[in-house]
Amino acid sequence: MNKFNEIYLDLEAAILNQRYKPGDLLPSENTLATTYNVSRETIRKALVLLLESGYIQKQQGKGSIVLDVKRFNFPVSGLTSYKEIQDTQHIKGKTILTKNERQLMPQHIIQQFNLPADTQVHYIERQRQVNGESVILDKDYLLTSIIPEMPDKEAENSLYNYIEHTLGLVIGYAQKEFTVEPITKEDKLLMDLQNDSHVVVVRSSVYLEDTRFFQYTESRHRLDKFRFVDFARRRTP
Amino acid sequence: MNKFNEIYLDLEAAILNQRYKPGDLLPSENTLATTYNVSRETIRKALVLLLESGYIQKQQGKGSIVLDVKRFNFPVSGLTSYKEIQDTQHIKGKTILTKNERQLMPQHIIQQFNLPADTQVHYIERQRQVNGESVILDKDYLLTSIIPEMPDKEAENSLYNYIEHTLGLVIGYAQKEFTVEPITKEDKLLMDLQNDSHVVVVRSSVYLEDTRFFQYTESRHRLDKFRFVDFARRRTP
DNA sequence: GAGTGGTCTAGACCACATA
DNA sequence: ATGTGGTCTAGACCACTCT
Repeated sequence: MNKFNEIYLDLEAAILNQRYKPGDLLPSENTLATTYNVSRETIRKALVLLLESGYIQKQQGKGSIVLDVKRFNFPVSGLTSYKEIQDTQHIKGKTILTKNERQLMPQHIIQQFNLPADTQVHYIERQRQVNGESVILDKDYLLTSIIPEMPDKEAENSLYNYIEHTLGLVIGYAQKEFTVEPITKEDKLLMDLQNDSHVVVVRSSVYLEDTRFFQYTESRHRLDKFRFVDFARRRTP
Repeated sequence: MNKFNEIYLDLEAAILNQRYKPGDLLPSENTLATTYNVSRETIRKALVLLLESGYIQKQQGKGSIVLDVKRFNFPVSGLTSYKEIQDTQHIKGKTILTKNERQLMPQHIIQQFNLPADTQVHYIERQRQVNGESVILDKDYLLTSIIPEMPDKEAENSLYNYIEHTLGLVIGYAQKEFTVEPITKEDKLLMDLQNDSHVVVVRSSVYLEDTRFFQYTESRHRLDKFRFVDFARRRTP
């Protein structure tokens, strides 16, 4: 592991353990450099990670101020799977695999990404239940050219765990789009919608680290169960 | 301006102008270092900015690959004001200032942020119109202790322009929360809702660079006009 | 003036991809 | 073997804050 990553994790733990409390200043970069026995630039790389995660705010001439991270509860932003969020948030839910079959990629996605017309995918459909209610419906399209097999067990457990650990692929980045759309007959069938007329739709295109497109996902959320939290830094436009 | 920022803007322009096309490799870091006459670490800082903005993907041993920046997928993520989005997207809209008055910060926000009970704010309420329809309702609470005056003209134009350029304050970061909630009587009054029962609510807490809290915003969007796009990189949880 | 973070350098060694 | 990006260093100078 990198030095700066180690230091980042160490400082993160110290902040989460309240060894550094909100409003406190971290030790100066020079101090940290000597205590960790690394150069100052390495410390600065660790601090950038803390900065991006919203743990600290830096001020020239002053120091690195610890922010109140408790308020930033749900880091649902970024590229994290449902299973992973569930684990880190200690939500107990249930996933029901309703479909796992090979088919051709739907036409509109073919066009959007300029894929060959005969692109084959694993189509995976899953209901996410919380307190016995189906509140999320996930539809995943995974290229069979990159992911040859998709066992039911893995689809039910964690897709990303299977892709990264079993297959050894490295996930790189994704583009996500959030909209609110009228419900379909399928939603009505597969989700426990009360009298809702709409659902939140999150569409993601996911790429490997080598820039190969490999997954398209449509995640449909019941309105009252949808919440998205983001930490943003100002960058003058 | 920094060297690495200049280089970032230069490379960004080159990508947007298609001098480097999607799939192309950027010149190597060493090449860039010599052509820009800077050290390699400086080039690397510029590349980090391109990376975070989703312009490139780096691969060890290979190079920096230019990604397909779908221009219409404008990044509404981050910390950018409505006016700024409007400008960069060339949307022609109209803002109607419906309220601009001093009052006390509402009780629930006082509690949430541990503010003094008598915290005074400018309460600003604005309708955002597109094609003559009120589709967004913005409610802003700005601490008078930090922003003493709030002229109507500035409130109607751009809050952030006024805060940053006229007052010389530096905006730092924000926490945002997206939910979908039932409409209120006020929504019904101030927005052109057809038969909608819900609106998207974006609540933001905005802080200055020196970590002072100065703004709370509630932005209410008509469902069919809401769209949020995000670029995310994988960070193993 | 002393201490802080912000930028930048020139060089080193490593891990990885490609030929 | 060569070239690529990834990490790390030791030092320098600058801009800023605070006393």
